[in-house]
Formats: sequence, structure tokens, C-alpha cells
Amino acid sequence: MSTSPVQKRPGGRSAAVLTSVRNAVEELVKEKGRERVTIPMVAERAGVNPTSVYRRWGDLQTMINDIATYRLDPKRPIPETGDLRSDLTEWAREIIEHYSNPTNAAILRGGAASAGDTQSDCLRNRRAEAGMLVERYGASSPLTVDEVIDGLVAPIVYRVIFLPDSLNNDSAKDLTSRLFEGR
Amino acid sequence: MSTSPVQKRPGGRSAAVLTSVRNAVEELVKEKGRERVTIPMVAERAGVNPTSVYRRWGDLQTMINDIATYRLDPKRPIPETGDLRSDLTEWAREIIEHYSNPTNAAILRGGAASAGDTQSDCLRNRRAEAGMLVERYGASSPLTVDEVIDGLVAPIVYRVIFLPDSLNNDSAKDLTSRLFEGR
DNA sequence: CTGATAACGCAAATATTATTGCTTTAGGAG
DNA sequence: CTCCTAAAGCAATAATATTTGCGTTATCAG
Repeated sequence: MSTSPVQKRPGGRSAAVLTSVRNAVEELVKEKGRERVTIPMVAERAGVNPTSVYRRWGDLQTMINDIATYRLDPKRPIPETGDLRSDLTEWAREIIEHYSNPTNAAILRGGAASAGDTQSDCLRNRRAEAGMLVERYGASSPLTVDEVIDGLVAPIVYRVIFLPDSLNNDSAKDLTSRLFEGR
Repeated sequence: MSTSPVQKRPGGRSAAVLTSVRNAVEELVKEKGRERVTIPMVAERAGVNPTSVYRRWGDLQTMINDIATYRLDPKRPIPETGDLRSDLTEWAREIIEHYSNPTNAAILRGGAASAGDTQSDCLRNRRAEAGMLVERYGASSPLTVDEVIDGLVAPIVYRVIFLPDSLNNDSAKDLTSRLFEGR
């Protein structure tokens, strides 16, 4: 798994480069799709020298992964309504919301292409969150983490990638309902 | 959607080039992953001049797509046991089997990256097949096509892409069982 | 405030990928 | 068998991407 190198001088100019590169990547991925983005392209859009990008990240893959990871608002509070079903519905809604942003969707697709090498931090986090939600209700929980992944995350991700128009306002509720049938 | 150009002389040498390129693509995709394969690479491995590849397919995406389409055994018989649940279990097993081939898995991942542009023929076919399976049992069918996609195809594809080690011999049965709970 | 140096920018050198014009080979209609 | 020409090969060129050496800027420890 490749991550952004440790910055010994994370302030001022370096930070500026970092954020403008991030913005550039997001814009370009949204505009052209992950496949058609190159490092020189990103550098130009960011108003930064390509060399700086090469030296900091080495290659596009590492860079995209870094950007994607950054994007995940990893420490946001996860839903806590007191009821697992409501929690999951809300959680699913947030995920769908996240991927309704074309940049995030494009980055997910990009991540898919190189998954295996570079496991997506994004989805690992989702699994961790699902674990927290389920375990909150201890042994009495009617669902396992895998069931949540298969029943919510997988369909959402599948649709984001392959059927982008098939998600709507009811999707979170529908999928969650399905998950609780027979429980 | 881009397809291989019509061959006015499909015999002999042309055919040889075609098959050696196909083999080369599959080998390389398996070895290095879709991301790290280039046309010159494929040409060299295939013992073919890069120009021939450029002229026939134009770009990597088109080429991969052509190869992938070729790979999908589109006209194989789909399961028909007389029982929907058995049919679906067997069908899921076939899909998992298909993607247990590293080349097919890598091509799926590659397809994800450019989905949106180029909708995967592969997955469209899966949906058609699911439709046939479900409709075979007419109005009495306990499942909709979407439920089959969400409950079988999505988890399988999700796992193939992001959690390649999580599929095993029981997965088809497990997912299908889950699908029939409460029905 | 100052000095050491991380990180950036610039420019030149390489390497890689894609295009183009022309020549050669060989599929297949007649 | 012969001829026409599709498709492959070859080589030179153009376009892009990557690497490298070196000078410059400016962060941050002291």
C-alpha cells in the first residue's frame, strides 16, 4: 500500500502545492475520467512544476490514492439513533450522498482499476464503520458485518460504478429494508 | 461503444495476429494489472509490430474491451434445473468461477475504471441473464431482477474488485440463501 | 534572526508512446 | 493461377511523459 511521503516541512508553500494539486486532480478526474488524466496535466492545472509532483508522489496511482484517502472525512460522526435499522439507513444515505459527487464517483472507479495492488482506504473505512454500527448492538445484533457489506455497500458501489443513474432518494431506505426482511 | 473493426480478411495472418495479441493482453493484464499494460508492451509480447495494433484498435481501451467481449462466452446455456433457487445458485457459481480467472478479474477492474464511457457488455449480459432466470417463473417469481443484481451480482463483483480473497466455494450458496430469506 | 536544508522551479537529457508514409506479404475473388 | 488490395511490417518523426542535475526559495529549529 502506497501513501504520501512524510512531509518534514508541511507548512506554507508545500501545503499550497498539496491543496492545489488535490483540487486539480479532482477537477480533472471529474472532467475526463481517471483514465485520461496524466501527471503533466495535473501539474499544469495546479500551476505547479511536474517535477514536484513526480518527486512527491512518484506516479499517478499513488497520487490518486492519496487524494482519495484525503477525501474520506474519516473522522466524521457516524449515525447513532438508538436503532440499528435507522442507523444503517442514514449511513447508507451518507455513502450515496458522498458518491453523488462526480469526483468521488470517478475516484472510486479509478480505485477499482488498481485495487488488489493498492487496497482502497476508503472502502476499508466503510467496513470499519459497518463494524462499529453492528457491534454497537452487541450479540443481539440481527446482522453481521458481512451482511451489511453485501447488502448495502456492495450494491451502492456496484451501482455507482456501473449503473450511475440507478441511485435515487429511496435507494438507502430500499436497500436497508431488504436487509431486514426476515429478521 | 467501440468494437473491433470489421475484418475484410479474417483468415491466416490476420487471425494469427489477433490471437497472439489476445493472448498477450491476457498474460500481461494478469501479470501486471490492467493499469500497467501498454500497447508497445502487448505488441512486443505478441511478436507483432506496434503499428499493427495501433491501426487495428486505436487505443488500449478499445482493445481491452474487444478482448474482454470475446472472453464472455455469451451464448452458453444458462442453468435450468426447474427450481429458481437452484438456478440462481448455479448461475452465481458460474460467475464466481469466471472471475476466479485472474485475467477476467483484471479486465473487470479495468472496465470499472472507464465505466460510464463504455458500459461493460459483460455486465449488461449478466442483467439479461438474470432477467431470463427470473422471468422463467413468471408472475409467481419471488424475486425481481433488481433484487438478483443487488443480492448476487453486486456482492460478487464488489468482492472480485475490492476483496479478491473473500470468495470461496460456499459463496454462491451463501449469497443465494440470503436472497431467499423471508421469501 | 539566522543558518541548514526540505521542497520547489527550471531546463536539459532520456525514455516511452503514438503517428505517418511507404514497402512488403499474403488472403481470397474471379 | 493470377491479380487486386487488405493488412502487416519497417523506419523515420512527432508528441508525451519521466528523469536528472542544479540553482532558488522559504520553512522551521535553534
